[in-house]
Amino acid sequence: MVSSEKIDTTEQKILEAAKNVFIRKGMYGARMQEIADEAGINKALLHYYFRSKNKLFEAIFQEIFQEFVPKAFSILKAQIPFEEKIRQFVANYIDVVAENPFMPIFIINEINQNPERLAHLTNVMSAIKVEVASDLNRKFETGEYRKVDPVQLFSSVISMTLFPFLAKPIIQGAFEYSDEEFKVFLQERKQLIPDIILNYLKI
Amino acid sequence: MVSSEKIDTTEQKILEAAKNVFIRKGMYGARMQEIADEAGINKALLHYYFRSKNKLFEAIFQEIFQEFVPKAFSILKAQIPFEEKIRQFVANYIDVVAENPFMPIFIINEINQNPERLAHLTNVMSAIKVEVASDLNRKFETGEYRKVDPVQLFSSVISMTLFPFLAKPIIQGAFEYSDEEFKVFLQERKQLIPDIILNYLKI
DNA sequence: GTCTATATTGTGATAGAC
DNA sequence: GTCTATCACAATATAGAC
Repeated sequence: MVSSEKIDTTEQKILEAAKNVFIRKGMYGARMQEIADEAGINKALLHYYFRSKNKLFEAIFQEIFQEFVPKAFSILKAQIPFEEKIRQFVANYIDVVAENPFMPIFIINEINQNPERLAHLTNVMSAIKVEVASDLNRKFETGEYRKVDPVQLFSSVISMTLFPFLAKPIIQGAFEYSDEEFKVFLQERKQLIPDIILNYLKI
Repeated sequence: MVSSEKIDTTEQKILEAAKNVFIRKGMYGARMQEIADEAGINKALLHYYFRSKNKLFEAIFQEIFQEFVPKAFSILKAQIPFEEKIRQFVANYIDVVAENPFMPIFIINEINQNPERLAHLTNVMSAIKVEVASDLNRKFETGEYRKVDPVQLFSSVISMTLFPFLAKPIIQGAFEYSDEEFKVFLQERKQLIPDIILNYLKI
């Protein structure tokens, strides 16, 4: 219990509340009043700690990137067999996002509206590209895998993993899945996505 | 030139402008002033033709669904071999969305914010599920394909096809793709996605 | 630091002349 | 039908007491 030391300082309460509201509603949809309510304070205090809504938002966005992105991508750097890496990455990614289901649409929206925010991400991503590329190249040289563009492959894995979260209401609505059935649907993908990808790579 | 008859009526100009602005900014982010500017008129006229912002938005949303969704999904009903169907679907979908790149994120956002809007979509989607399911079942019974959940499969195809549009700035930023390189990236997926999927299905 | 009260600005919507 | 001017309200931001 050492980790959550002093999470009850006002600034922390604001950051926590703002994170929830911004992720649910986005920069445009979020209201300072709602953030204040969720933090159990009033609007004036928000401006006392962070000069403006925009400043608060940028602080949140930074925090999310430093916390969420590494958590989702860390496994790719592990020293384990490539197939295991893919399986663990997908399974871990699904679990992490399942706990933060609004995160993907939030990140995609805010980056689409303001691509400069990407600055935080490029280093992480290009490191991943190098990592995946070298893994794939090793396997190609031993004749195990076919030659494949690492970016195309990585994009395909991410697509299949993340998209169902973005389209959750569409999938649930269109195929009449209950919340429980949708959870099962997600869990099944931990097996299916690596199967699809590895099946394509081999030979 | 018969098709574009009377596209210059004020109502048409409003609808066109509103479509552009709403798709770019979403219901929350869009401003009536911006729509008026883009239509070359003033705000008052917007309210004359459509009582409120919300009414205008719903009109746009309907129009988009009746135009865009069928255009993207029509091929799945064609009487052609399943493999050809997948290839054409992906290629067609990529082309259609490439011409309307903000459409997916718009639809996903608005449905996430108001799932009732899905009403327009469920019929189309469940028809597709039946179609894909019967195709897959035929192939399974002849021993050509493995047994597979049609929803999982369909979701995977859609994911790999649509997600790159949603993540365009991320992909471009992370992998330093120019606009031209990103176009090539998308075109390559017309081949890759069906290859991945069909490779998994066979045996 | 935290509050209440108020200023300021932005935005959807309406009134009324033409 | 189209415009200018204005209203009404919501939301961000600030002033000032405690």
